[in-house]
Amino acid sequence: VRTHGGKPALEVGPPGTGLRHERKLRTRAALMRSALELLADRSFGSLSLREVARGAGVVPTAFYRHFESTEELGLALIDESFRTLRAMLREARSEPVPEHVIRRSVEILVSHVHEHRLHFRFIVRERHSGVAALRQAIRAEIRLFTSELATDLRRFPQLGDWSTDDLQMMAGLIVNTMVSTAEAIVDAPIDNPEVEAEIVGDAERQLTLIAVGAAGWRTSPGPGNRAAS
Amino acid sequence: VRTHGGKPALEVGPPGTGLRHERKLRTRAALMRSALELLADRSFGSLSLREVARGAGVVPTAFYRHFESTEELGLALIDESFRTLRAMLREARSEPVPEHVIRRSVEILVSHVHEHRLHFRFIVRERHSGVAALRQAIRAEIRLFTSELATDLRRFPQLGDWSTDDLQMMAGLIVNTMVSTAEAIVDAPIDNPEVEAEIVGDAERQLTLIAVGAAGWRTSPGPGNRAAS
DNA sequence: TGTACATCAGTGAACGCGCGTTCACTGATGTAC
DNA sequence: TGTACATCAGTGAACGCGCGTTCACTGATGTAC
Repeated sequence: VRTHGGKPALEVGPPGTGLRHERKLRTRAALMRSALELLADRSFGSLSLREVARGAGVVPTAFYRHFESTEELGLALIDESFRTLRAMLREARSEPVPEHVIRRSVEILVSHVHEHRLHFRFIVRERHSGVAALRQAIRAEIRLFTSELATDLRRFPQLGDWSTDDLQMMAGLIVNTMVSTAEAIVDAPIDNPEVEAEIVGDAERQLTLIAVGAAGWRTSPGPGNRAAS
Repeated sequence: VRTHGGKPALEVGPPGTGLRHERKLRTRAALMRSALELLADRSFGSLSLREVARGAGVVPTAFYRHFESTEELGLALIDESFRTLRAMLREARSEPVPEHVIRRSVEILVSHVHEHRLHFRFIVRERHSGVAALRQAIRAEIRLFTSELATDLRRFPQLGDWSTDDLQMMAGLIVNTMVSTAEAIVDAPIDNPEVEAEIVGDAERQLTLIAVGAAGWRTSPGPGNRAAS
C-alpha cells in the first residue's frame, strides 16, 4: 500500500452508499423475507440455509456474504421484529385518554399483528421453541417491555403508591394477557372477523378485570393477606 | 385356515398379555422416552426418526413397528403429557378449602412441573411451534381445561350468577396465568430456589389480583361499562 | 475525463453426511393339535 | 407334554436426496491517479 505523505486518502464514499452496497442490502432483505415466509408454518430449528437462499433467488453460498449462520439471521429477524413492537408500544403510550386506554391498547395490538403478522408469528413460535440464543433474546426483550410498562403504570393516580414489586407483578399479568391475545390472533384463521371480535372482547374484559382488581388491591382482600390468600 | 365346526377357536390369550407383547410395549415406551429427552432442547420439527431410534437402542426401521411417522409419535406424546396434566387438575380440584385454593393450586402446578419436567417442556415448546397437528391437539386440550375451570368457578358463591361468557373469560385469564407460570418454571434454571420462589410469589399475587377483580366485577367499575372501560 | 487496478457480491462444482424409506431376513415367542 | 407351523418385533443392507460447507471463479462496481 502506497501512502502519499499526510494525505488522508479519504476520497472513499461513506459506507452505506453506492450501487453495490445498496444491492447487497437488498439481497440481505430478500434473505430475511424468505426466512420469515418459510417460518410461517415451521419452526426456526427446521429451517435450512439452502431453502432460505432458494427463496431469496440466490445461490446457497451467497448466504455467507450476509450471515455467518442461520442463527445470526434468526437474531437479525428478532431485532427487526422488536423494532416493530417498540413502534407499537410508542404508539400505545402516546394515547392520552385514560378511560380508553384498554380499548385503545388492544386495538393497537390487533392492528399491528395484522400489519406484521409474519413478525409476530415468528416471535410467538420462537419464544419457547428450539434455538436457545433466540429464546433468550426474545425473553430479554419481553422482560424489558414488562419493566417499561411497570414504570408507565406508576403514573396512574391509583397506583402511585404501589411498591415496585407489585407494579412488576401487575405489569407481568398485563403483558401475559397481551401476549396471549397476540398468540390467539396469530393462530386464528385469517380474515374471520367473528373469531377475532371474540378474542378482542375477551382481551378487553380480561384487562378490565385486572384493572378492577388493581382498584381493590390492598383494601379489598382484607388486611394482611394481600399476597396470596 | 381349517375351522373345526362350531368351535370358537379362542384359546388365544387376550391381546395385551404375553412376553412378546410386553416387550413391544417396553420398546414403544423407550422410543417415546428417547423422543422426549431429545426434545428437551429442540423442537419437534427438527427431530429425526433415526435419532429417536438410536436413543431407544433400536434400529431405525424398528420405529415403524410402533408408529407410522414421527408425527404419530408426537400425538402419542401429547396424549401422555395431558394424562399427567389431567391427574394434576384432579388433585387441584379435590382441595376443599377455598381460602387456600390459590396457594394450593400454584403449589400443585409447581410440583407437577418438577415431576414431569420433560412433558411440560414438550407441551410448552410445541404449543405454538412447528407441526400443525400437534399445535391443534394441544390447543384443543387447553380449551377443554378452560371450560372445565369455568364450570368449577361457578361453584364459588360470589360467581354463581355470572354469565357463562364472563366465567369463560375469567377462566381464560387464570389458565393463561397458570400456563405462563409453568413456562417460567420450565425455562428457569433447574434447582434455583430463589428464582422459583419469585415465580411462585408472582403467580400467587397475580391470581389474587384476579380474584379481587372478580369480587369487584359488575359493581366496582360502575354501571354499564363493565366490558372495556 | 480515461485508464489500470482492487474489491467483493454472487456463482457453480464438489465433498461427505445423516436422513426417511424399501426390502428380504431372522429367530424368539405364540398357537394348534 | 411334544411337535410342527405361524406370527411378528427387530435386523441390516441399500437407495436416492437435501443438507452445510469448501473452494476457486467471474464480472460488475468502486477507487486511484
